[in-house]
Amino acid sequence: MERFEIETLLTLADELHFGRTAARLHVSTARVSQTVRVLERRIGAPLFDRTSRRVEVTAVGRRLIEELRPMWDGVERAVDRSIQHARQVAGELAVAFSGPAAAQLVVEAASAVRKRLPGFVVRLREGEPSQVLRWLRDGDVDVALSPLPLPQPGVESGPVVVREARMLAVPATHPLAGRSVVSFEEFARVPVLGEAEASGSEQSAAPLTAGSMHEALTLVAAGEGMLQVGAHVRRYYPRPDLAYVPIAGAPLIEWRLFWRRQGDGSGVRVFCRATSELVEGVA
Amino acid sequence: MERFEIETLLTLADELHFGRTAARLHVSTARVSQTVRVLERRIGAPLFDRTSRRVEVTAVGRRLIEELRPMWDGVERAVDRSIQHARQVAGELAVAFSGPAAAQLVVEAASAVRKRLPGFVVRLREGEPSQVLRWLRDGDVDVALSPLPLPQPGVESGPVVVREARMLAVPATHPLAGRSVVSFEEFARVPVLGEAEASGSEQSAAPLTAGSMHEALTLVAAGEGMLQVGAHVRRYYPRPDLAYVPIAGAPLIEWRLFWRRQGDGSGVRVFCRATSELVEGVA
DNA sequence: ATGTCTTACGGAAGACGTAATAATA
DNA sequence: TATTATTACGTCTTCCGTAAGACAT
Repeated sequence: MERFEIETLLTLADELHFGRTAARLHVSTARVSQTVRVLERRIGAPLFDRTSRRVEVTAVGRRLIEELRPMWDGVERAVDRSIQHARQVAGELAVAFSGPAAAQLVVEAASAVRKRLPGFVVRLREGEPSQVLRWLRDGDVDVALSPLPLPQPGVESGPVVVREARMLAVPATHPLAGRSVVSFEEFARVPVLGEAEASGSEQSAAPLTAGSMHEALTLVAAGEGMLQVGAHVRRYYPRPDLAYVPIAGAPLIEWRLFWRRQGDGSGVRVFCRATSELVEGVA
Repeated sequence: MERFEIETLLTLADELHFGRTAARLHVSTARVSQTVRVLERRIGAPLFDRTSRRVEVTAVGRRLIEELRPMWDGVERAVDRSIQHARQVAGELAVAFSGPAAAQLVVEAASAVRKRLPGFVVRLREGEPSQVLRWLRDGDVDVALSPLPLPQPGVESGPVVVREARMLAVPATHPLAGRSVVSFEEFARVPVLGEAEASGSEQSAAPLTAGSMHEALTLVAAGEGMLQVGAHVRRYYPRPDLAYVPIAGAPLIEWRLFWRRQGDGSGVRVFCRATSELVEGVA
C-alpha cells in the first residue's frame, strides 16, 4: 500500500467526492480515480460504491478505513516528531512572532542565544498571531511569541514577557478620534473588526476580517469598523487617516512565550531565559 | 514518507547492512543508499552513522524507528485483513492442504460448498504441511487441512477429520523392510529424515531435510535415513525401492481443519460442516 | 443539459540498476 | 587489500495531467 493510495483513500472517505478529494491532495480528479481503481484491485473488492452522482463507502472500505486511519495518523505523528527532534539535535531553533514590536525583542533574544550557544542556528518567522500558533502546534517552529491566550493542548506557555495597553483604532474623522480615552461601553454597538481567526473567543464574530494588520487598518480608515490593537501599533503603524484611543479599564494585552510540551531542546530553554532577562533588564 | 522509505528504514535498522537490506527488499544496494539519503534530507538529520565498514542508528533514527514500526505494522495488518475481508465478501474460499489423501477429502468438501452456496468460488492450493500453515497465518488461505499440531496463535483448530496409522518408510533392502511391525525403540538410533520445518518439535533435528514427499522418499531409498509417514503414503507413493512398516504403539496421526480466529466467513463455516459430514458418512 | 466519474493517451519526472569511486579495517 | 557504502549516469517505468467519453439526475 503506497503513501498516496492511503491518503487518497482516507481523504475520499472524508469528502465522498472525487473533485474535492483531488483539490485537497493537489492532483487531478483523474489521478484520484486511477488510484482508487488500483487500490481496489489490490484489495480485491470495491472500496466505494459510486455513480457519477454519488459516492459512498462499501463495507470492506469502511472496515479498512477504520483500521487504517489511526495507524497512518501514527506514522505521520512519528515523522513530524522526528523532524522536530532532528532540528534540536542539529542545533537549530525556529522562532515565530507577530508584528514589529515583538520582532525587536525576538531578534535581541536570538542574538543572545547565538552568543551563549555558539554554532546554533536561529530562524525567525513572522506571521499573524493565529498562524504563529498553528506553526507551533504543527511543529514548524519551536517557540512562539504571541498575544493570544492559547487554549491549545500540548503547548506550554511561559511568563508574560510584554504588557501593553489596549487601544482602539478609529478613522481620523470619527467622533471618538479626538478623545483621550474611551470606555468599552462607548463602542459596544459599533462593528469591531477582527483579524482572521486572530481574535480568539473573546471577541464576538466580526463582520469583516483582514489577513494582516495593514489590511485591517485600511478597512478601519475606510470606515468599515474599528479595531482593538496593542499600544505598539501606534508607533509602528502611524497613519494620518487613523487615530488610536486608549481604552479605559481594559485589561492589558499580555504577550507570552509558548512552546510544545514535548521536545523542549536546549535552544528553547536558552531562548526563554534570554528573553526573560532582556525584559527584566529593561524593567 | 513513502512506503518504500519506511520499509527501507525499518529493514536497515534490522540488518545494519546495506547489502542484506537490499537483498531482503529485492533492490540494488545503490537504491537503498539513495533512499536513505533522501529520507535523511526529509527528516533533517542523519538516521544512520555509517562507514564502509559499520552501520549504526543515530539517536534521531532510533526514536523514529521505535515510533514508526508499530504504526507501520498496524497499516500492514489492516491491509491484510481487508484483503481477507474482500475475499469473503466476494464469495471466495481458499483452501490449502497437503498430499493426495487430503486432496480427495478437500475436493469433495469443496463441491459440497459449491452446491450449498451457489456462485461461491473455492480455490484449492496444495503445499507441504508447514507451508500450508504459513499460508493460513498470512491470510493467503482461509482454511487448511493439516496433520501438524499447530501451536500458532490466532488460529483455531477444528475436530479431527482423519486418523491414520504412523508408518516408517525404509529402503527395500533394509533389515526392517520385511517386518510386519516395528517399535519406536528399534529405530531410535538411526537417522530420521524430516521435511523442512514440517516435523515440528516432536522430532529432534533431522540430519537432512527435503522439500517435498517425493524428495524425502528418494533420500530414504538412497539410504540417507528413514521417514515417519502416514498410512496413506503407502497407497499414494508405492515404490519398489521402499518398504512401509507400521510403527507399534505410535500415536495416530490426526488431520484437523484449521482457520483463523477472526474472519470466519460463511464459506469457512460451510466448508467445515461439509467436511465433518463427509467424514461421518464414511465412518 | 449539467455536473461528475472514468478512460485514453502522451510527456515528463523519478525510480532503479550498472559500473566506477571512495573509504575503512 | 578486501569489503562495503556512495556517486554518476543512462534507461525505462509509471506517474499524472489534459481532453474526450460515459453516465446519472
